[in-house]
Amino acid sequence: MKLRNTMSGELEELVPVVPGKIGIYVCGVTPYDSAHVGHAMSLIVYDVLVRYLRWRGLEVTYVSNYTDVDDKLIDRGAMLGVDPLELANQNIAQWEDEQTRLGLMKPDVRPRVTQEIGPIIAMTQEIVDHGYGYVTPSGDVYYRVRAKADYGKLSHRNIEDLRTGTRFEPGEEKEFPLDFALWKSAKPGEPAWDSPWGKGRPGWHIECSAMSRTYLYSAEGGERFDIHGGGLDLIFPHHENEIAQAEAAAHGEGQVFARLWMHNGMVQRDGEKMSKSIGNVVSAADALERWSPDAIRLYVLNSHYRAATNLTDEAMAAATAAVRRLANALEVRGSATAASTIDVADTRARFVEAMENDLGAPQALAVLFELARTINRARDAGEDVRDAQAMLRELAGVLGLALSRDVTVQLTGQEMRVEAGTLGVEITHQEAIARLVAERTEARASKNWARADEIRDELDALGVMVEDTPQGPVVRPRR
RNA sequence: GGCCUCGUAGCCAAGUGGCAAGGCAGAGGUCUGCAAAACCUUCACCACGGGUUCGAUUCCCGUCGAGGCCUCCA
Repeated sequence: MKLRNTMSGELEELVPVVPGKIGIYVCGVTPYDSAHVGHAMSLIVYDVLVRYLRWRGLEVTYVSNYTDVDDKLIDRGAMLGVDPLELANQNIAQWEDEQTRLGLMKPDVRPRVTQEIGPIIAMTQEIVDHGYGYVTPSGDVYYRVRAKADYGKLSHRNIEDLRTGTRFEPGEEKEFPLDFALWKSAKPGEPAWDSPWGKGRPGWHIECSAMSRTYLYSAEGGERFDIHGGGLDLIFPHHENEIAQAEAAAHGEGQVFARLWMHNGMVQRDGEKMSKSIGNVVSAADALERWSPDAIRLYVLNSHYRAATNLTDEAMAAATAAVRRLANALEVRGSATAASTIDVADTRARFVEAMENDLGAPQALAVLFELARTINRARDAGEDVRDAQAMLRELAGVLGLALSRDVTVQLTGQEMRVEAGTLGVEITHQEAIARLVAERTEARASKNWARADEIRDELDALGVMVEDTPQGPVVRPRR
C-alpha cells in the first residue's frame, strides 16, 4: 500500500517496521468542548485505514489519545466554574458515545495525559539530560529548538522563517521565542503533579511523544513505529514538536519516531471554515441527529482524505440517498433462475487497487456503486446474486459502512420487514404501522386502490413509507 | 509578509499528457393498479492568460479566487 508521507511529500510504500504488524498513533481531541464533524472526519479516515489494513491481514495496534489537561481546558473550566479535569471527563464520555454511534472502532489504547504523567516526566527529563531542554527559575521546562539542526523538517520550514513575527511574551523565561513548553509550573488552583521541577503539568506536545513511545515502540521496532496521523492543522507546531521531542529523547538526529505521517484535510461548511465566530460549526451530535452514521461516513469517504471537504445540506442529502442505493442492492428479491455471471474477484481486485493507492476511498466507493448496479441488473435478469451481495457487504464493511441493519418485527400475526438502520431513524408506532400494512395488503388484494392509497397517506403521517415488492410490503422511514 | 494546498457538470467529488470515475439532482423511457425501488438512455468547452509538447484538464510561469499553517485547533 502506498501512502502520501507529509515528511517527504511523496507517495511511499507502507513497509511495516515489524513485518506483519502496523502501529498507528492518531491525535485525538483536547476535550474542552463537544466534538464536531471535523473530528469525526479525522477519525473516520483512520478508522477506515485500520479496517483496511486488518482486512489485508496485518496486525494493527491503533492508539488515539485525549489531551485531557491543557490551557484551554483550564480556561474553559474557569469560565464555566467547573473542575477542568471533570469537564474533560464529561466531554470525553460524550464523544466516546458519539464515536460508537458513528460506527468508529474503539482504538486499542486511548491514553489520557492525566494517566500518563510518569512517562511524560521521564521523557522530559531525558530531553533535558540530552541537552535539548532547559529548566527556568520558575520551574518551567522548555524545549531548545535551536539545539536540533533539522527542526522544521516535517512542516518544511526553517527556524528563520518561523521566527518572523514571533517575540517574547512578557514574563517568559525562554532562551528563544520558538522554544516551547515541555512542562509548565502550576499556578494556584490549577491541576498539578509533582515533578523534579516542582508542581506542574505537561506542555501541549509532550504527551503524544511519550504516549506513542509507551504504546507503540517495541523491542523489534526500536524507537519508531509505522504511522502517525492527524489533521493538517496539526503539522505545525504539534507534530513538528512531537518529532523534536521524541528524537531528542532518543538522542538522535536521524529520522526516528513515526515512519510515515498522514494528514487529513479540513471540513468546511458551505464553503467556509467552520468557526465559533461564524457560528457554523456542526457538532458531532448535530450531525448524528440529522444524518445517519453511514451517510456521514460515505460523505467523508467520497472525497480524498487529504482534500478539504465542503459539507452542505445538499451533499449530505446526496450521501443519504447514495447509502440507500448500496443498501437496496443488498435486498433479496425474487428467486434466482440462473447462475451468477458477476466477476466478484475482479471487483475485489479493483477495490484493493483503489485503496492501495493512498487510501483511494472515492475510487473504492465507485467500485462499490458499480457492483451495486451490476447486482441490480443481474437480479432483474434472474441471476443468483448472493455471492455478489456478500462481496458488496464485505467491501462496504471494510469502509465501515454498515448498510442496512434490517430488523424483522412480528406483529399482529404478520411478518413485516422494517428497515431502519440505513437512515438512523427509530421506527415508532410499530403496532399501528403493522396493522395498517396488513389492512392495506387486504385492500390491495380486493383491488380497493382508494383505500390502499389512503393507508399509504396514513403511514406517511406516521413517518414511514411502504414499498411493494414481490416478497410483500417493506416499510422504511420516510425520507 | 513567509511556507503549503486547491480551483473539474445544478450540487458533492475522483482522475489522467492522447476521446473526463462515482454519487445526488434533472430530462426521456421500461416495469408497476398507482407509487417506490430497479434497469436503459441522456446531462462537462476540467477558473483565466501565456508557455513546453505531435497532443495538456493533467507539466511550467503568471493572474484571479478559495483554504490550511506561521498563535489554540481534527
